[in-house]
Amino acid sequence: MEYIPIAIVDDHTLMSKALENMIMEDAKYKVVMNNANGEDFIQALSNANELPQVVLMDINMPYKNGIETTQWLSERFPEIKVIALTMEDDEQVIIKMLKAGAKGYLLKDMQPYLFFQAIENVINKGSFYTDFVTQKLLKIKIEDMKSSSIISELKEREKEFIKWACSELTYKEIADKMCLSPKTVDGYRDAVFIKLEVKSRVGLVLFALKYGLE
Amino acid sequence: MEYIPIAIVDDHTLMSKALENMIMEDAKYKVVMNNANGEDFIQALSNANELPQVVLMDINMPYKNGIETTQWLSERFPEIKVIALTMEDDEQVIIKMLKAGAKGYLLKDMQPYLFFQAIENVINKGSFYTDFVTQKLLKIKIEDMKSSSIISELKEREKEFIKWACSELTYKEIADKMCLSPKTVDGYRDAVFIKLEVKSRVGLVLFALKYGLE
DNA sequence: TTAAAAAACAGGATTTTTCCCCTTTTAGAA
DNA sequence: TTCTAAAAGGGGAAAAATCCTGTTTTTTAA
Repeated sequence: MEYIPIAIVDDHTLMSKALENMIMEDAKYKVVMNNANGEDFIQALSNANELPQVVLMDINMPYKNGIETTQWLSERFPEIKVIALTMEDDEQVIIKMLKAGAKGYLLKDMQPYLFFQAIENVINKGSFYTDFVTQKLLKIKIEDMKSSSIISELKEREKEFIKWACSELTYKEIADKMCLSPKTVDGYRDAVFIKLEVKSRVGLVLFALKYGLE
Repeated sequence: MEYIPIAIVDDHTLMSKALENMIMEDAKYKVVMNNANGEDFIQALSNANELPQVVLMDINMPYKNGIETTQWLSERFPEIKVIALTMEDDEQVIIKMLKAGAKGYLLKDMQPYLFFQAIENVINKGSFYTDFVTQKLLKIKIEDMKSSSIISELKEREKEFIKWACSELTYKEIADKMCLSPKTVDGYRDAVFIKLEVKSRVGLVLFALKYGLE
């Protein structure tokens, strides 16, 4: 193969066009596909006469986001390597993207030389992880482990109760909404208070909003 | 002048380099400066032998962000037009940026042809506002006007009470913290409930967190 | 089928919150 | 100085929340 075929999936049209131009400057690479979202990309892939070897995938996109698209791609075209290329530096998002099958995770503020290095590494070694990603993953381990373990031990019905608790409804009204006796709701509250280590409904709401449980 | 000198200020190095390449393809434009943050840009500007006519300014940057940098630039070099080029679509941020003196506001997902049109408009007509920005500003007028007027009628002591209410402290404990009688705190609560149009402390906390009062 | 676990429910007491309507004190303007 | 508005404080009661200690029902697994 005389060049490496690359696909770009990014709804930031201006950026993706500019990126395509930059890549095309090096004859070693060729942008064979450039789509604005996962939906378009998947559609275009079935009609493509040349499959990309590497896909540069944004995460926040309309119709089909980067995580879903990567998941789809990993199942059907495992030989195509996905590199996440995004501004998203949220730990949870990074994890989801890597779980979906991304072989690399690049932030858009990186140096261009590192960018080409990433493409080479993904092709030759199978993956490319920057120190940044490593740091982030480490951070999750030491910082968010507690809260995520707390959240994971919540039962479905308890999570539902938490959502209702993040409102101006009284417990009696919440019981109605959940089709339960007020006393059962009392029980949920007691259990959730203990699990989340809070002392009042306000503490519960504060926790829920901090960790997106609302 | 045989070309339009342009400056790029963006910490997303990969993107800004790619953007620079794209702009350079048209001999009508020339990227004379490319800096990763406001601090660097201001520094470089004082040593520059050619001033840019248009500055493409990102907002979220380390050291000196786009809003501060635009403010600085508007005061000292009012002839240099700033176009915000960012992913930030938060209403408040748009307002701040326009207040700081930006003549245009572009999102990075725009079409390239519109991008060049924006540069031309800013130079020839002085400004360029997309429908998007207009929509957003309109939205603020009709949606956020209420909440901001609500917030503005809160007294200092009431705002302080709200901060304390966003905790697991009881009102008695809050009274201690604020060096007031519990009954006075009762009064603050009643007043705040009416102003914020909430029915319970949970509603108060929800409002405070939504509008950053906590 | 049966024992164990989880979910639902309950009585009752205390504390906290919420909601009235009211008085005193303080600060600032006329 | 005096009037007035704002801030601070209060009594009392109803509603809601919290915290116990239980029981009954349903699910699950052996």
